Amino acid sequence: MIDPRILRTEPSTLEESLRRRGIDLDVTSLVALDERRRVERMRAEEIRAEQKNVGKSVSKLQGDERQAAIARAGELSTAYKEALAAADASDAEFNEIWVALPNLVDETAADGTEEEDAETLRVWGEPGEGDFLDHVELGEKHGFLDIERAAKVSGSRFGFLLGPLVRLEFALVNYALDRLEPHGFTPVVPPVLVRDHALYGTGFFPGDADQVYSLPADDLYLVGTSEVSLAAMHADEILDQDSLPLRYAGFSTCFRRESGTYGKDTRGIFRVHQFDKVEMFAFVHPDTAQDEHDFLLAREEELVQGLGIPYRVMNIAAGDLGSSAAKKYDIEAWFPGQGRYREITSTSNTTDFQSRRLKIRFRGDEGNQLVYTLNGTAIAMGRWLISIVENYQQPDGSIVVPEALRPYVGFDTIG
RNA sequence: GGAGAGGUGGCCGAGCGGUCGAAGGCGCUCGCCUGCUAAGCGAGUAGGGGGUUAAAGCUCCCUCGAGGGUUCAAAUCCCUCCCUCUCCGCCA
Repeated sequence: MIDPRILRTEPSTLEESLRRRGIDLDVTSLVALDERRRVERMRAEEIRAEQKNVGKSVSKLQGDERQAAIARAGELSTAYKEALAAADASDAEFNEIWVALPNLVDETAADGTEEEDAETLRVWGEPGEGDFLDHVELGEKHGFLDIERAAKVSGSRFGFLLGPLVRLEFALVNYALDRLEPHGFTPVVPPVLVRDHALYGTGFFPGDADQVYSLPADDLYLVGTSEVSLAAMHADEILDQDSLPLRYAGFSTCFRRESGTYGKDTRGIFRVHQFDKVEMFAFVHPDTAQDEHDFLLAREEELVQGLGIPYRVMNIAAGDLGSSAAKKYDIEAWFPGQGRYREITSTSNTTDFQSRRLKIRFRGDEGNQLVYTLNGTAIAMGRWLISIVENYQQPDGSIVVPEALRPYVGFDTIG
């Protein structure tokens, strides 16, 4: 959620941000609505103040005077209820619009509204030459991936990972944690079932509610990323400034409905309903948020480079940002089976968008301030496994294990 | 699943219809004192929102788990829900 005060101080900034996201919204009428709700709130509070004053005098008065005061307070009580209802209605009207607004876009986010509008910041490594099998073919050859049986059990967009692929997954998790913990990331296994406030707080509700699995019998939701649980972990807290930056590396299974993606990335486990992920999450002082964003990106590049996988870094276009992000960098790895670069990590600076809703503050020099939150993928399973087996396949069809992972998996080649 | 206890400010903990946004303690901040990594003394110290202000400040409203209700008036009474803890049962 954006600070509503921007409507009074610099509505043009909001207008510009919405324009860059390609959202058509009448800011002028929002300013008027904000004005109206404050006037109505003020009116209600004035009546309430008088009611309280009269009410307080009751206990000191006797006889007729007392009766008159009670009667007067009764009138004011009624008037207050009406005024309050009016103010609440205006607030509700305003909030419905306001909570749906995406975060203010950082001025350095790339222009445009499409995925293709992302700006390429740098390219690392060289895609290999020659004919490549894709991960599904490799999976069949080596027996480490079973999509068909997964469909029998669970439908489309699921997979059974088997044998060496499972070893690779756990190796990747340990590889990531070993490289993040020295940087102050506390490993966390968070809840993956959360209440709706965690999803509102992180900006997935109301906008992306159709992407989230829900368990209506228990009013719980399955997270699409541990970002949700990690962000909400410190909700309603006032942190010590000395504790910042507060960094976590959350490992969790992620669940995504992938609604509206019919026919897109249907092959293999590139886009599935369930995968495991190590996610970085940071609570920081506002002044260090930009640096932290670069820091998270550096951690991601370190992890990808450590595996020797070719990639490029993208500055995502304003109109392609998620609702909570002010700026986002994606790392796209080279996928030989697809012959192109595809997203394998994503790191966002969500500024105070999540902390405002979740009420996460710190005791600062100028009183309590909202922290800034940032998130970034460390390792995301399906895609990282694919990029490894595809990039490391040999002419004879075998797969070499990246050197950095060998201490963890216990073998050097698959097949 | 059954039985009970409880949710108050950064923490602990009183209050159980008006004088309570809330005693007391701890912690923290500032000042004083003290010749020593301590003690003592004084002051301050919840959050959110509105109005006014250059700012400081002043002022009003809301918040004692959440949401409703009763009442002129609720932390205090009633209802619903959530959460925590203890015991029993079941169980990875």
